[in-house]
Amino acid sequence: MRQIRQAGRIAAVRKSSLHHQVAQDIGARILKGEFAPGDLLPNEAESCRVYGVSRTAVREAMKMLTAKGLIISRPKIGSRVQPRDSWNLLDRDVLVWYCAAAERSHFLASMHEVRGILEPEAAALAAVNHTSEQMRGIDAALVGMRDAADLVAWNTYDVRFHLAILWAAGNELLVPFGFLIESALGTMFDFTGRHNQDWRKAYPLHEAIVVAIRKRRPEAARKAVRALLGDTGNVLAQWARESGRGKRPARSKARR
Amino acid sequence: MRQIRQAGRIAAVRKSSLHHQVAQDIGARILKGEFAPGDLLPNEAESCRVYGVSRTAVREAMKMLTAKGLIISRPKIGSRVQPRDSWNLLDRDVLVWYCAAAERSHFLASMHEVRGILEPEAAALAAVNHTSEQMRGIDAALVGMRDAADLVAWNTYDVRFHLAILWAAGNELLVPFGFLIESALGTMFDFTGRHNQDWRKAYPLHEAIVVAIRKRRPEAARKAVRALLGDTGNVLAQWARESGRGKRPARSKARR
DNA sequence: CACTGCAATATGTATGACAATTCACCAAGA
DNA sequence: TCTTGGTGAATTGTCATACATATTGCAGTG
Repeated sequence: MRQIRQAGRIAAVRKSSLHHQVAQDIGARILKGEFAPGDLLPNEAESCRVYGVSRTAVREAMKMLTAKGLIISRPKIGSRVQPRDSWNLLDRDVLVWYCAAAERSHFLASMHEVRGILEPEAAALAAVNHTSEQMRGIDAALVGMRDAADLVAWNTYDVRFHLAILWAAGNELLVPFGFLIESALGTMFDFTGRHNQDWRKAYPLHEAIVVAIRKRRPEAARKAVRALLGDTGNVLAQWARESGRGKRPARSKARR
Repeated sequence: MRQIRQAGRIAAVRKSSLHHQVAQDIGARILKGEFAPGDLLPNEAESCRVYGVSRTAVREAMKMLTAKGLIISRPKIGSRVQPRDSWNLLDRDVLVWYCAAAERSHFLASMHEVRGILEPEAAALAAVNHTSEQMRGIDAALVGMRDAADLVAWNTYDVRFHLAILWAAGNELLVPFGFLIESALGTMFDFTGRHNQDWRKAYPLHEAIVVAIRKRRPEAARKAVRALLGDTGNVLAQWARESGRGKRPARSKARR
């Protein structure tokens, strides 16, 4: 695939189309603070030069960023970075850029806070509203976790598990939070790295959630999710402490 | 401003650029179900013809829709509508289209459910985390509500009030929900229409929230918001009943 | 000093051409 | 007949260029 010619800018983004690559790069740089809110981006001609692409590609990239609330373009002015409040932090791409840019522990803390708000209630709703098909989805994910051979497989089904619960809650507006969960668990995964001896400990906690949902007991489901998230929170706090002291959380000892 | 030439398609969208208008129209039609998930949109040449614009404009519109997760384009295939799960329902535009397309009462019910999950916790967080500047913002909004002369002004500050609390919660990931609130209250406003004799009744409920936050009492703040949302919920239920019986909620009598 | 108009500049739009991708059909061989 | 391989066509992806439009700021004029 023909990558962007000019040397420096885009590093290893080898996926998809040019405008997508340009959008990725500029978006990431905005989230990284390289372009601050209120700043003017280089004009389109300049960007064409820098990225070595046509104006069409640059403009389509701009339109994507505009749709995500990151910038606003006006004739004669240029493209200006919007204030942070109008960024769609829940957009899949924006979230990824944010998570790559922000400090890891801070990002995970915010994420965990939101999960602590949403997921217990989502589980409670799921306990009330779930259909049999949705219940099957949850079960399948749980089975996947039970049979997971390694951490990678476990994480895959873990994500699927939480998504299935959101889905079963029966409120479409909750579904977009799947992005959050996906990103959170993905980052967690990067974070934990290779201390893979104890990732199974969380299984009973997940199982308890499923039982509560199946029996249609919202309050029990809420509590079960809180228990799970409390456990995760402990892990995060542990990491935060360790990475605060030492360089990196080289080998964190135990999950709790 | 030169509007789109061809007669039918775009009705009264007289704002901004061509690609924006095209995106608006196609986006709205997708949300309306006119193009179902999995369907192929008309190809770009066709759209150029239909909307009477150049391919540039159409393509930039497509890129905006792609960024919102509504469609995906591939060579030789065309642009296909993505499954509902990957729609960014929390995107400002998508939410507006959704709200215009879905049945009003259903939409408001979902919205209210999500608010019921988020806002009490946001208020509790705000009670703990708020800075003095953020507190001033909340106060200002409350004052605006108190002094509002008409329903329009009241609603403006009402939105600002809830946004200020989200902001004060100190979690960036909560801010995008401002879009939700904005849209919710906007639709509510359309919904209530003109029975404007009693919109002041909710003022004390708002005031209670502010007091709790200022005193840094998270539990009290949580309860206060629940009280307010409970009130709103009653209004919604009332409307649902009335519009269920009669044609439209022509003149709903009282807020509670 | 204030107002009007013009020029400069950036994005917005149009057009036409070619590249890249992949589906669908058709033909050749087992 | 079924499979396999190639070839063509349809559609988006990208490029280049030109012109339109909007906004700013300056300059000229009353």
